[in-house]
Amino acid sequence: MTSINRYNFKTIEDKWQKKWRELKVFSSRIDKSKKKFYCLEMFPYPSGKIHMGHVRNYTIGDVLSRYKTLLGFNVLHPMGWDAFGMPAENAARENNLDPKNWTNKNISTMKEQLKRLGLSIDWDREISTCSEDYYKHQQLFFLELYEKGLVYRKENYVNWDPVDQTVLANEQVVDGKGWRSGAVVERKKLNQWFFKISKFSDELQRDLDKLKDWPNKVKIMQKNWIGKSFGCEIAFKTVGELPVKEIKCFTTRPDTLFGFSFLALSVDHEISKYYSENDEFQKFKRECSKTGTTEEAIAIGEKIGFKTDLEAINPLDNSQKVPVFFANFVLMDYGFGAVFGCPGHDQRDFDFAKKYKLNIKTVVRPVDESDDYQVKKEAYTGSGVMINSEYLNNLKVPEESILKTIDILEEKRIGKKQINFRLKDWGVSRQRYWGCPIPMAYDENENVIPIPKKDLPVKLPENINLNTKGNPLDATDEWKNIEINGKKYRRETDTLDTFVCSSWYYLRFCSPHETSYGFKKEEIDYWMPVDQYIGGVEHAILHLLYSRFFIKALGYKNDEFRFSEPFQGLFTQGMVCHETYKDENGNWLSPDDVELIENKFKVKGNPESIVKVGPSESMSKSKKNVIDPENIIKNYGADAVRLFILSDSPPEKDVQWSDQGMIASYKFLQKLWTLHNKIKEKLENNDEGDNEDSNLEKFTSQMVNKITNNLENFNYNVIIANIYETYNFLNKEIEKKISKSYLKENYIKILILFSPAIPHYSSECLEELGNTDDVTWPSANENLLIEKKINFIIQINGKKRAILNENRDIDEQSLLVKVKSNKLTEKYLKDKDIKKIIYVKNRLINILVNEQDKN
RNA sequence: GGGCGAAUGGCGGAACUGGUAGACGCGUUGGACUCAAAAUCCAAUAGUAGCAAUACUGUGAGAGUUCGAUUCUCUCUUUGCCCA
Repeated sequence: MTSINRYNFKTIEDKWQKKWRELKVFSSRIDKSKKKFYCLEMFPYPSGKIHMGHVRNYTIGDVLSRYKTLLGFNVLHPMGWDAFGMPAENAARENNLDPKNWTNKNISTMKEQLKRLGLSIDWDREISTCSEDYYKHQQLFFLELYEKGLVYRKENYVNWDPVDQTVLANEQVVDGKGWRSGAVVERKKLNQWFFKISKFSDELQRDLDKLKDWPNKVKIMQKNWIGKSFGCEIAFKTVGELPVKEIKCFTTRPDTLFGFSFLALSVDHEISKYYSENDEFQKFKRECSKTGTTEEAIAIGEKIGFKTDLEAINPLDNSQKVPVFFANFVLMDYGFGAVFGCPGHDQRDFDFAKKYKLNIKTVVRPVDESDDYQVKKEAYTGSGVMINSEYLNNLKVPEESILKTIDILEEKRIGKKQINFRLKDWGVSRQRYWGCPIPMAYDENENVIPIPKKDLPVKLPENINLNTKGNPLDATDEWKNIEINGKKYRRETDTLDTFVCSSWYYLRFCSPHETSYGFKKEEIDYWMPVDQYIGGVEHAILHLLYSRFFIKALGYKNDEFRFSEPFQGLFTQGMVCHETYKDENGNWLSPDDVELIENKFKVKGNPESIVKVGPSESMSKSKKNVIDPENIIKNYGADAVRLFILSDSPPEKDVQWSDQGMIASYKFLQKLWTLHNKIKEKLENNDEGDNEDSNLEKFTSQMVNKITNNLENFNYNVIIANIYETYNFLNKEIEKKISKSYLKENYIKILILFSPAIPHYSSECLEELGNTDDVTWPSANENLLIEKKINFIIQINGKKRAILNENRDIDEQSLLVKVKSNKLTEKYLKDKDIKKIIYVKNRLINILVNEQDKN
């Protein structure tokens, strides 16, 4: 017995990673003779260690990058760090550390971990958003957008997180709670900086059509988020004791105007000034501030109102006067902060009308109801026909009714057509230390002055006390108080939302070392746009929308900038999931804490214990259902991890972590290595001779086609199946007599096909065969893909009865003769009339016969 | 409540443009090796009936289009995600 040559992943992976690093194999530079390919995965937040989600994300990107490189593309595949953000500040506060040190330490740990995955990353382009070299450019962009009128400051209600003491964007409020702290969000009025994303609403929506290689799902989400709605602005005449003659509303349902029963105003509507002395109103206003500002909070929360002294007149029926309320479900930044209520056909209005005992009039009936239909328990919001609306009666809702009503209102000069967007401007101020300082200042009269460009960057002060209430920057007088041209100013102490940092990082990767500006025109003109962007679907709206906005904002009033979209292609990968475990007291248990005894989970070392197994959920620290990639890589090697993480599910779907699956991948590489050694031995000892009916070349050609196809379509799980198939085939095939050169030529092709998925292994095997340079993606021998014999499916009355292996291009008649004489099929045709024959060339024949009664 | 998607063996999943359903992996079962176990190797594995050849059933449920439907259309059920 010869000693078994084990595959030693440790030495082999170390060897190749070192080699790639030293030879700078993945460094990229402009080469206009080659087509470029910019592959980008969403960069990570340096939270401490990488998690399985990162492993999956970056493996997918790596497979693609390596494949594109083999195809001859000039590939840009960079990596960086989304390094600003609250966890650093929180961790630093709790442990009395410096956020910068904390972050940089995490970065170096995670960088090492990523390197151990063997990713084809050009580390020379590494960037970190918390470094001055990065954020100074961001500050300049801020000033540029300010100059272009795309940045402004306004006092606004914000979602205030009382625990984190910061403002949250609407999308950071989940179920009325802060997404990080979980605290119930309050409404608070604050002066904030805004990016005028709404200026591009229409463009952001329209350009979605250009994004052919984006998942439809994401485009639809963005479209809904932007929320273009078509409606009408209506001016209501008012009567009452206040000096107010008219109130403007925006509505998407002007057709329901005859069902008008009240007018609702935001508490911030200008009319509120008449109630500033009214205690009851002030109390009501405080009550309203308890409801969050999200649409969801408003929809779920109880609808409350405060009746004014005004009445509004229905413009279509002057005899109708209805009360005017302040109501908590009307927001100042939607429409004009005023809506008309039609309780019959809007659930919110219905709830409100019920509560305040207001008239509910039905003006739309479902198609299959009669004209005396009446809304009862809930509002009717579906389609139908107009009723009880005088000259609008019988119009089809909504396709005719809305447009027709708008025409009438325009004719009567009561209203006018209007387009409204749901998308609101992006509030970028955060009351936080660990972020990019906003390069602005104020004089003693609160007048705004931009920090002169020559004074950039505005550096974050170091060594400051984080244990202050609110923003630590606000407490640092030395930093805050400055002089510009001899005059005294106070700095803006808010920092930018970290989403700003990630809205342009893909540009920075093109010229990461450029000092004078955020990017170099020549570089972005070559590399941009990103050809394939890969990341989690959780960023489908915010990050992607903000990035799209940023590109449009940079291009605004700038003819030099020729990009309208940052990401040509988008791929959203699924999450990595694991079962959850709890002990009998309901405490989460980590997979390391449990063991399987006789098919039942027990707490490790305690066979008497009970473990409740919960559903498989995305890995999260809070549920403790995490598997640490570092240990896995240490135990099984990077290629095995890559193999597993790709194998079990399509990359766009969630994948179930499975220890058994992981081990199987590891074992498979051992088997593959054994096979490799068998082949090597054959290549060393075999004579050059004839091939004994070997199908190797044909098989290889088929595999080239299959794997290429699957790579192009992101069917990475199927590629792994193809690799297994190839193993199974080769393992049998090499028992045959095969000539040296024939075997070697095909085997090398196969190893190259493997290399995007398992690069260390493939490189090692290729090197052992003396093939290292000039590796390019193999092509199929098309001639061999044409089968001479084909398995014809023989159907009788549509039912498969046999498979006949016959010559390609056999004609219908000859095939029919064969079928008639075949012992499997003759019995079905005997004594029967053939009614019809369907013959699909080189595929099947379906013979339709008369069914006969069985006696 | 609205939008989008999904449903295939015990499990994860394959199936080109409507043409052999279940590739590949896990698990399970049997066998080989071993004093024994692990590891490894070989074989079987959708269900039902049969020693077998084979037959029938089968891609969430029901209908429809078609010579033929996992694939297309409609209705329903369950479920996921996003928005409300």
